[in-house]
Order: sequence, then structure tokens, then C-alpha cells
Amino acid sequence: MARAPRSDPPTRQRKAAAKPVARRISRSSAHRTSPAKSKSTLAAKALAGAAPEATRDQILTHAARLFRHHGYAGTTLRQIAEAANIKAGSIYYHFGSKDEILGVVLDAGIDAVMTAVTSRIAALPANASYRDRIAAAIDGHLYGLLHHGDFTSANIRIYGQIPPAAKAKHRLVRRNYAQYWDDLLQAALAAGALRKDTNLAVIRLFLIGALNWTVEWYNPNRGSFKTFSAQITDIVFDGIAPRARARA
Amino acid sequence: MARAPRSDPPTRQRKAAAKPVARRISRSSAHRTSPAKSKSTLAAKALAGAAPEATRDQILTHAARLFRHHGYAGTTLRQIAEAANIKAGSIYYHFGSKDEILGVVLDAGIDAVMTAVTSRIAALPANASYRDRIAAAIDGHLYGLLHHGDFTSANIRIYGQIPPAAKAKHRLVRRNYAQYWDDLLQAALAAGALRKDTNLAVIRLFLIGALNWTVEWYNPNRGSFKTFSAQITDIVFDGIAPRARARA
DNA sequence: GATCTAGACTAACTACCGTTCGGCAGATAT
DNA sequence: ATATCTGCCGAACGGTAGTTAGTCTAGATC
Repeated sequence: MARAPRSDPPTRQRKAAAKPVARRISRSSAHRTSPAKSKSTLAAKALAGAAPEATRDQILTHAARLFRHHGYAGTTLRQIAEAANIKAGSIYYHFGSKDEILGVVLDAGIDAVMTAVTSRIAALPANASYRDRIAAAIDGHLYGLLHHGDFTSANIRIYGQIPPAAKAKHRLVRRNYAQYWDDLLQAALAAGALRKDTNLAVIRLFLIGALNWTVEWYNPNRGSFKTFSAQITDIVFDGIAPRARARA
Repeated sequence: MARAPRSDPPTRQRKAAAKPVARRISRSSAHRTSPAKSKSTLAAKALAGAAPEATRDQILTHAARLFRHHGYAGTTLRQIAEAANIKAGSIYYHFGSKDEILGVVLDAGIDAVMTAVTSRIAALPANASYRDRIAAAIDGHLYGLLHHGDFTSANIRIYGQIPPAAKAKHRLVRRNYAQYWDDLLQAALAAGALRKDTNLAVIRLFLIGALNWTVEWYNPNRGSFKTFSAQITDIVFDGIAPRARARA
């Protein structure tokens, strides 16, 4: 955080946003949004050698991993660059700043989880019970979480530590995801599929928190993901106490 | 992390450990271990104005808070010093390095939780059920966790991001605490107070993880701690599904 | 009253941070 | 073949990090 002191973010922020050098900023975003440009160019490049966008993806992948293990401030662009097999300065061809990398990493993490959850829910039959719906959401959440561990863990671990600007930008995305769960749980509660004696917000926060933390201790080498997901779902629904009447 | 690059920790580490200036290192530890010295001196100072050790505690308190919110690498000694109303260099009278501050903060966090848990368990009647024992442990864990939020949250958030040296030192303390829970749960399982169809390690990890994460969202302004603790305990034991036969 | 000492301050050092910018090789388009 | 563009390098810049060393001051001790 050498040039971006926390005590004075507006200066740098404004400087970065208003700088006339449009090449780099536009490059990083236009690439994603507009597949127009020239398809032949990309295709030819793909044939030529390395895959297109390979470097950008390398940067993101290693940045996520380093953020996860060293924190945001504890990770240097030179570390990221070295891991991605380029030099530090070259990062600025793909991203406008360190903060921007963080933003993309965080987005990717939430995206992975959100996508997994919504797709599982969508695959459910129309007459699925709310218990099945919640189970599907849990499975999706765990899947997205654990299969993109570096991105989601970076998300979980460092969200509370990032610059306020980046935080504000992602509060929306997070609130959106929380709302998704809230709607699901609300409907489940109305249908009698949830205990009624506990605040719904507490249930949601406890549930998502408990799920999120699995990324810190889940070990893929000890049993399949399917088994793991089923175990967690069972505990979430019925607790750690012995069941009065088990179905197995 | 200017002078303590992660790529080359042994140099600095060794330098710090072997430096001949014993005054500062010894001061910070001898103070705690040996109340010999001169009691009258300390007492007189306490009467004179500020409490003894006030500065050291200030450093720790603010360091914990800053570590929690900005991460370890994201917190500078100058920030800590400013919060503690001293200058950066003065910190080195009380601590040998930034790492040492981190170590004490982490220790204090685990200590608070461990103490709360063991004292609740000890206060239980001898014939207490295992459900009551686990409930007491949960309550103690939550109490220690939430009433020393900066220390415990710093612990939870940044443990995965700290230098390997500090990590190794605390792995033991953590394993010790985990073992405490494991013994408790093992006994509970043998007594039939836990579900038998799920791996005990999964139960412990899930349980402690879920509890730990509450420090990220617990709001003391919304209901009493007692109520909160009871709610969490209920969910942990019986899950989020509606109970077949409620006791209330 | 002289001495000692705990505890803080000041000022500096060096290493490294995020970031900038001119240049350059190779592929592409004209 | 020439001009253009893509993607990266190399070297630098100002600023800040953790840390150190020397100095000062107010109270305790004799």
C-alpha cells in the first residue's frame, strides 16, 4: 500500500479514474464486454501459441491464491507477476491497478457460488419441497465455494480488510446474494419447512457463515464432495444431536 | 513488510532473536513473568498517574483492532502507535518486532476463549448431561469470542495470512484447543449424545467454524448475548428444520 | 542534591512498495 | 515492404515500510 494510503483514498482514486491514458483501462474492460473487435485476430493468436487471455487469467489465478494466503496488503504485484511469469510492470497492461485485480477476483468468487446455486435450483422439479430446495442451494453453495477455493476464500478472508472503495463496490453484489437466500428461506419458513422460534436473519447468517467456513478446513482427499455436501446438509437441517427417528 | 520480506525470513528472524540488545526483549517478557522487581515502584507509578503497563495494553488493544480491520500486512506500526498515542519508535521499547505484537494478540484471543470455555465447564454440576456440557462449551466459546472481538477476530481472519514463523508457534495452542473439543465430543458420542452417522472431525470442524464466524456478524444491539447464545445452541443441536416435538 | 532509570521522542536507514513510461520484438494488416 | 498494434520488458520514481540508534525528561533512589 505504498502509493495508496488508507487515510487518503480519494486522491488516488480520482487520479486513477480521471487519468487520460485510456489504453489500459479500456483494454481490460472492453475485452470482456465486446467480443466484436476482430475474431480472426484472436483465433489466429490462439493457433500461434499460448491461448488468448492466458496471461490475464494467470494473473487472476495467482493473485487469488496469493491474496488468500497472504492477504491483500501482504501480496505484492511483483509476487503476482513472478507467479504469472511476467514482470511487475506488465500487469498494468491488463489491469489498471492492484485494486482492480482485487475487484475482479472478488467478483469471480461470488459469481462462481451464485452460478452454482442458481443452476442447481433451476434444475429442480417444479414441485420440489423447500427442504429439497434449500438442500440444493447448500450443495450449490458448497460446490462453488470449494471448487474455486482461492477466489472464494480470498473473498471470505479479506473482504473485511480491503480498501473502503473496493468494499462499497461489492457490498451490492453481496447483498444481492444474501437477498437470494433470504427469499428462499422466507418462503421455506412460510411453508413450514423451517423452525419458527428463531429469527430468520440469525438462521441465514449462521447458515451461510457455517458453509463459508468449510473452505478453511475442507479436505478433498478425505471422501468425495458429494458425501461431504450430504453430511453438511444433514447437520444443518437436523443438528448434531442424535435424531429421534433416523431415516437410514 | 519492508524489512521482513516473506522470501527471506530467516535473516531477519535470526537477527531479531540474536541481537545483543536484551533490554527490550527481556522487558516485554520479564514484566509478565516476574512480578519481583520492585512492587513499590509499580504501585507508586500507579498512584502517580496512568496505570502501569497502560501503554503496552494500549498497543495491544489497538493493534488487535487494526489487524482485524486492515489485516496484518495492512496495518503499520505507525498506525498502531498513533492510536496508542505514542510514536512508532517507542513501540520497540515494549515489543521486539511487529511479529511479536501479532503473537501476543493471537495468544490473547485464544486465551480468552479457552478460559471462558473451561470455566463454564468447571461450573457445571458433576452429573451434568453431555448435552449440557456441550451447551456450556458453546456458550463459553461464544462469550470469549464475542466479548474480545478484536482479539478473536484478528485471530480468525488473519491466521491464514501470517508469516510461517508466527503460524508454527500458534499451531500448538490451536491444536490444544481443538483437542479439548475433540475429547468433549468424543465422550458425548460414546454417551449417545451425538449423531453417529457423521464423522466426528467433520462435526467438530463444522461446529467450531460456525461458531467462529458469528464474530463477523453478531450484533450486540439486537438482543442480549444470552438469547443469542441460546439460539445458536438450539440451531447447532437440532438444526434449522422444524422440530418434530418441541419442548417449549 | 546527585544519580539512575523507565519510557518516550526524533531522525534516520535501507528495502521495497505501487505505479509510470519509453522502448522493443513479433505478428498483422495494408 | 511498410506501418500498426499487441503484449511485454527494463528501469526508474516518489513514498512508505519496519527497524535502529541516540537523546531527552520526569520521577525514584540513594
